Amino acid sequence: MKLELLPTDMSKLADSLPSHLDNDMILIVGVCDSIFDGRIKSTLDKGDRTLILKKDGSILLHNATGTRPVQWQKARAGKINFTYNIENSTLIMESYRPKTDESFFITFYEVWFAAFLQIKERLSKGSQTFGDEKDFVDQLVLHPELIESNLKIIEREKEIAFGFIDLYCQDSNGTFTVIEVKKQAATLTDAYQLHRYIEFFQKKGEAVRGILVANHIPKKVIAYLKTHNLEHVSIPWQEIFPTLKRPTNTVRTKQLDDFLS
Amino acid sequence: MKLELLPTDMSKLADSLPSHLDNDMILIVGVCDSIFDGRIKSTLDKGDRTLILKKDGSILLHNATGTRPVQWQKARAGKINFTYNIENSTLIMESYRPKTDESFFITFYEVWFAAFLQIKERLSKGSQTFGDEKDFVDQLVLHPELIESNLKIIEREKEIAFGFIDLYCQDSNGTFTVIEVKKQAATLTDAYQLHRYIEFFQKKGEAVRGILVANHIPKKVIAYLKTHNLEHVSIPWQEIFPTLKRPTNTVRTKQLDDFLS
DNA sequence: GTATGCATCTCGGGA
DNA sequence: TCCCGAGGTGCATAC
Repeated sequence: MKLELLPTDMSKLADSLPSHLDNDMILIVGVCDSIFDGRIKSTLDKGDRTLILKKDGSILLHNATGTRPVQWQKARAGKINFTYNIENSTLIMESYRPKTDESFFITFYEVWFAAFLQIKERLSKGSQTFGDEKDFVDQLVLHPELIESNLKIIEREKEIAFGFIDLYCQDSNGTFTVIEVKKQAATLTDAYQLHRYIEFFQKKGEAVRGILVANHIPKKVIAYLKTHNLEHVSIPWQEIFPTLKRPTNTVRTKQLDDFLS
Repeated sequence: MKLELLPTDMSKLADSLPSHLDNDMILIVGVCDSIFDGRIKSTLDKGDRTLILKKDGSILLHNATGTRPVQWQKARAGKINFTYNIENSTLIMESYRPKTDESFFITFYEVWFAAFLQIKERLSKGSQTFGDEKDFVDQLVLHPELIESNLKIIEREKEIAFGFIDLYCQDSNGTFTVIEVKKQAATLTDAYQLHRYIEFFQKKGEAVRGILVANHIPKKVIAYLKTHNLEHVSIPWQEIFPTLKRPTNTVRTKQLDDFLS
């Protein structure tokens, strides 16, 4: 990695931008206002913010709070028209994407810090995750008794006319059973989805059971399921993927293997 | 705004952390790996990244690309246990949230830049948006002929047993019509939702039409609607909220009033 | 606090 | 490229 501090003097900063714009990452901290005009029109009054221009064309403007940028422009295939100008001692930047007709104007009135970061791509590759919905369903396939006893799983991701059934099963009586799995809390939408699947079989004259499996199922969802003769089973993912005991001090003793073993 | 550069020497940086942690925003750029253990388990190999610790407790770890942080921890009500340690010339930080039992370990092997930002909250307030779904429906209420001629809107956000109907109308024949509006492209889920509303009236023995209004409606969604005797109208939001003509140079001439007038 | 639904959702996978 | 669905969705808002 290489880091180069850029001048906070507006004109000098503008002069140094061209050599850095298409390369890596630019960080600017200062006072700005901004306008985004595209999928939505959004304006921000003058305020203290952090601007990140990434090498893929992502532009993030962050407030002092919040996980999401307060305004942003995504990296997209195609041309990026990035222009800038100094006017009345302000740095005016515009990023325009012809393909989506989205423009992002940012005007800096003060710059407190600016830096250019040359980042080695090779070092940003390895990552692993464990515990998403696919892993959740994996566990249910291994242990269908978590849903109910003597459940036999026939097919996973069974395609029907509209959509895919998470788990297509047969219960202890031999009745075919459609199971929709959500790792998160269930919503009415999830119940609708299950209903649609059941309907598909009903139209063919086949009687099937429908079970919604989720971490948590709110009352209204349960009410909907009941009025449509659908069932539900709550299986908290926390029981299937418990968090590891943390070490008593801050020393990080847990490594990748601990998580994936 | 006040900006203070912090030492990149690991031990000195660690020494200066306590006085800054609970105040404002900390920026650290360097080489790190990390582990998140909570709703999902996620690991990142050593790489060049940018870490932002915000004053509300949000922690963002950004890669060189992408709009979203590669790993993060949201601001949440309740206690944040933030601890750190120097070990073998690495800076190890842990943020643990007892309420959600989520831990975020970050280990910095090199620090290229670190800064502490004292941000004035008062300056980050004013913002306005225009052109979201609510504004979209507003326009449809003003101009129902965009959907079809002689459509009379009876009620907006009409509550039924499960959910709210965007627009409850009566067509030129006096037939009651349920309209579900999406500013974005429609999905099968939206069609399910409309179908549910229609079903509600059918069960009461009332014949109603159902129309899905959206920016764009993919073929599969249209197919679903057709097989269930539902209708659709495509109304691109771009026609209702056109982007402004941009100035020919980079000078920002457009101000708030231009957007909201 | 929980529940509900929109979002400039973002992101990845598949056809 | 478009389509589709999951997400550690984030976030505001209503209850």
